[in-house]
Amino acid sequence: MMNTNRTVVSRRSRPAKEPLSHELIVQTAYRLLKDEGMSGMSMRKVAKALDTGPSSLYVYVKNLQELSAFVLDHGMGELRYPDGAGVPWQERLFDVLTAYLHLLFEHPGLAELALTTLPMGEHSLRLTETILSALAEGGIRTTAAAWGVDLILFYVSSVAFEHVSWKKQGTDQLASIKASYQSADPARYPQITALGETLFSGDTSTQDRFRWGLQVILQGILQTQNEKGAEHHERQNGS
Amino acid sequence: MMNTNRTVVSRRSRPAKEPLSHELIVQTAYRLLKDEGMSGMSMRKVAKALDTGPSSLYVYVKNLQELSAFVLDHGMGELRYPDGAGVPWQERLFDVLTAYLHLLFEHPGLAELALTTLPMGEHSLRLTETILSALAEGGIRTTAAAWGVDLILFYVSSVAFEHVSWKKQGTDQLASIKASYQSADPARYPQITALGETLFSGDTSTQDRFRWGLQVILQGILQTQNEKGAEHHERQNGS
DNA sequence: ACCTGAACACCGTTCAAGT
DNA sequence: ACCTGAACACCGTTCAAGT
Repeated sequence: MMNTNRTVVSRRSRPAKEPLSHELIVQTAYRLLKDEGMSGMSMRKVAKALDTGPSSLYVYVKNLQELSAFVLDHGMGELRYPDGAGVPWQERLFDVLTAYLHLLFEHPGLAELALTTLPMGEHSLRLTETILSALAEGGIRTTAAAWGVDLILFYVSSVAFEHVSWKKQGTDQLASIKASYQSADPARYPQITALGETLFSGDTSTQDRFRWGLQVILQGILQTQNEKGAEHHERQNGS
Repeated sequence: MMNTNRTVVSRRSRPAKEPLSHELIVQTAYRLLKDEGMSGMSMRKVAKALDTGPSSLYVYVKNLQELSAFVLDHGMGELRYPDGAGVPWQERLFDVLTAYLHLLFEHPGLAELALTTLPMGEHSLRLTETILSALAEGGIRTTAAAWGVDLILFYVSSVAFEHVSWKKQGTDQLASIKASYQSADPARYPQITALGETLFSGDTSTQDRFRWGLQVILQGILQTQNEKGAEHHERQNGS
């Protein structure tokens, strides 16, 4: 009895339950995402991991979509930026994006999020800024730069997502898609038939393919910006 | 009593319930997807629309993912291919992809599916074949063509998906993302600050932007294929 | 071979009630 | 201001039982 009334001591000891907070919720959700993938990050599971009910989360987070946006940004905070001092802009860009790709590879759930969610927070700002500054050094600015960042980030996400899909999707599903391509009527689908195995390089040489795609996008932007970009600009100014 | 035993007549009348079939299930799912979006296409809702229980569907379809793949292909069957006779390959390609983009715009659910699902069926074969043959006419073949189709299709899907997200996402969410970009510390994020409004052209001029991206990809492939492509090939052959 | 009912193990979100 | 319990309206998938 006496002891029961004297639990004041426990005030300074670690409380049985850490109080909730925006940060704690995002961290917990991210841990679940890393450990169990996209389906591990549900409002209910996050709540359970925090030893509370799902409704408690709604004080700190508007809904699952908003939480996802924060978790994605939190994950991007794990990106370690390679030292770009003295490195040419194209290579610098390639290095950062490769690091980002690897981060998404390591955490498949993050790759899924990246494709479908607009991140919210400082870490996505930093990545965008880094890409923009590399592009600017390459002479890519204004509209071309704005659209370029978008295209580039989407490209990285899509490569990561495709890679993850390949691993996750039941082997049967992939086998039957592959089969349908390989048994395509040569008369109706000559190009597909001619390509044969080449069409299924989704699994092989991800590295080469990733590099190729970035090369394509950068070369394309450099080539295009002084045509369409200028044309667009002229139209805007009416000059 | 007598009448009850003589229901043989109804054999030739339309049965109360159409029998299930793979086709019917896919059609029903597609209708739900068109009418109610991605969340309208659940196993349970498809079953209910067919006046049966969800377990009945599993005779014809392995799971939701497989059904999605078939529904996506079914939707691609609505694509009307523009007449490409006498049209230069780049323009032909642009026309087909624009038609595809519009199809995805009309049916937002389809856009969501397109980004996350590998389609299964003849209609996706046809689109791939069409793109490949245009690329081939432009001199783009083998690895560059295979990777190119992939890149192009992903690009179209991503533009459609982004467009859909913009409309669907709560205005609040978008407003706060926009705000975080606009209130970014100019010292730390000079490029972002400099771009200002330009970064948020996601809503404006989708047409220009789409055209720009395709131009970038095609120009990029044309530029890149005789560098990296050849290099890759040499490495493979060890010569 | 196909269909059904019922169950299992989950979801996101809301809301009245408590502190 | 924060937390809780309970409810609402859903999910995908499986499985024994029927025809």
